[in-house]
Amino acid sequence: MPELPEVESIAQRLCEGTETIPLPGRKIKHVSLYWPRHIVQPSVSTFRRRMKDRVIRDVRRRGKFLVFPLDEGNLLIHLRMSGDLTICPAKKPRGSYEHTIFHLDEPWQLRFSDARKFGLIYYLKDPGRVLNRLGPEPLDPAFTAHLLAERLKKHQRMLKPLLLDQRFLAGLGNIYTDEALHYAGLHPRIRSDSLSQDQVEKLWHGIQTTLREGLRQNGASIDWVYRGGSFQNQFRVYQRTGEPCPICSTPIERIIVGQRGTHICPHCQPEITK
DNA sequence: CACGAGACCTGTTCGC
DNA sequence: TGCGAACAGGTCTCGT
Repeated sequence: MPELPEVESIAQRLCEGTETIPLPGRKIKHVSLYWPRHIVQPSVSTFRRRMKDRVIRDVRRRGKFLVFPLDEGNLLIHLRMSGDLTICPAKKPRGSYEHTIFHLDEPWQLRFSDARKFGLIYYLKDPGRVLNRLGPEPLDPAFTAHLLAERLKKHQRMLKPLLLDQRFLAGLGNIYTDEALHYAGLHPRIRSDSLSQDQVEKLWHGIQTTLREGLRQNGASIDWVYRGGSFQNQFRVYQRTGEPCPICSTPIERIIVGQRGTHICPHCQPEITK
C-alpha cells in the first residue's frame, strides 16, 4: 500500500488526530509486541525498556519511513507492503493484524496493523543511520530536473527499477512509478543514461504531477489494507490492464520489469526511443 | 555494476 | 463449489 503520498497522509492523520487525539505530546506508557520480529533494532527487550515513558514530539515522513522524534531518541516505522497505523480507543478489541500496540497516556493506543508482517520498527539515537541511505525527496525544491538528469546519467539501468531504488530517489513505489512513466511517455525498460533533456524534463514533471495529485487525494486505497485515499480513481495505467489508454485509447498492457508487475500503454510508451 | 531468482508473510482473486 | 496458482503497495541477499 504505502508509497510517499500514503505515508504522508498517514503522518498527517496521526499529527492532527481528527476524531481521535493528536499524537505529538502523548506519552508511550508501554508497548505490546504480538510479532516481535517487527523490531529490527535494538533487541526486543531493549526496545521494550527504552520505549517506556517516552514522549512523542512529532510525526514526520522521510521517503517511505514514518519518523517519530521522541524526548529521547527516535522511533522509525516502515510500513512495507501492508502496514497501517491508527490511533484508537484502548478498549477497542485488537484486530488480528494489529501486531504492535503502543499504549499511550490517555485511554488511547497507537496500533501498527500489518497483515503480511513485512513492516519494520527501529528505535535509534541517530535516525541518520537508516535515513541517510535514502536518495533525495522528490518533492523537495532541491530536487530539480537538472539534478534528476545528473543522477540518471550516473547509471546504466532500466528506468523503472532505478526509480524504485530508494537510494536513487526516496518515496516512489510501483503505483507512482508506472503512473509517472506513462505521464512522461517513457517505456520502463529504457536505459537511464539514454534520455534526452526533453525526456528527463517530462519524467521530472511526471513524478511531480503524480505525487502531488496522489497527495491531494490522500493517497490511493487498494484492496482491504488501506482506505482513506481516492487516488485509485485517477490511475491511468496502474491495474488498468486491457482498459483504453486515456491519451490514445490503445489497450493498457501488463508486463514484467525487474520482477514487478508493470502497466504501460504500448503506443504512448514505445520501447525503442527515437 | 546490473540484474534475476528467491526469501520474507498472508490474504484475495483467478482459472479450471 | 473446490483447489491450487498467481498476484499484491517493498526491500534484502545471493549468485551470475
